Amino acid sequence: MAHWLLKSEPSSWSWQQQVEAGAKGTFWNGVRNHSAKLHLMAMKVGEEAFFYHSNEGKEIVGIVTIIKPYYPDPSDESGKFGMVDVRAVKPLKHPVTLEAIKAEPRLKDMVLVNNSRLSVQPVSEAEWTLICKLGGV
DNA sequence: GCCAACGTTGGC
DNA sequence: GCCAACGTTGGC
Repeated sequence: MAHWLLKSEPSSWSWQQQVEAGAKGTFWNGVRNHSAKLHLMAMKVGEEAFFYHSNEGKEIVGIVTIIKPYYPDPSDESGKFGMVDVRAVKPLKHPVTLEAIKAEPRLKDMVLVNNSRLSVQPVSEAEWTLICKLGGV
């Protein structure tokens, strides 16, 4: 099963808000980048993703799961982009910071490190397992 | 607040 | 179809 990383600025959408959305979950919209779109399209219901806070915190704070596969984003006038629905699964006991990821040689190939601007990223099995471990999950 | 990196736009 | 100019993102 594939794993992912979703980035959000806490000022626009935070982990706290994701948790408050509860079991119903929320849509993950606003993606306007083709690479990110391709990743969104590849997501399947039940797959899990890290929730990363950019700018403020710069750390992985929780895990979400996909509850609805890719569908068109009504807020996108061009009709080119879509979104998925996600729901909070659990927080990381210890948020894993960008600093910690950079300091870990086994995570040096993470997309987060090499292409930090991409808002939806794939995470390898090894990376997923290691970050869960670092996060105390 | 700055600026590098990246993606997109638009003139040719 | 190329590429310069511009806008946005996000780490610092």
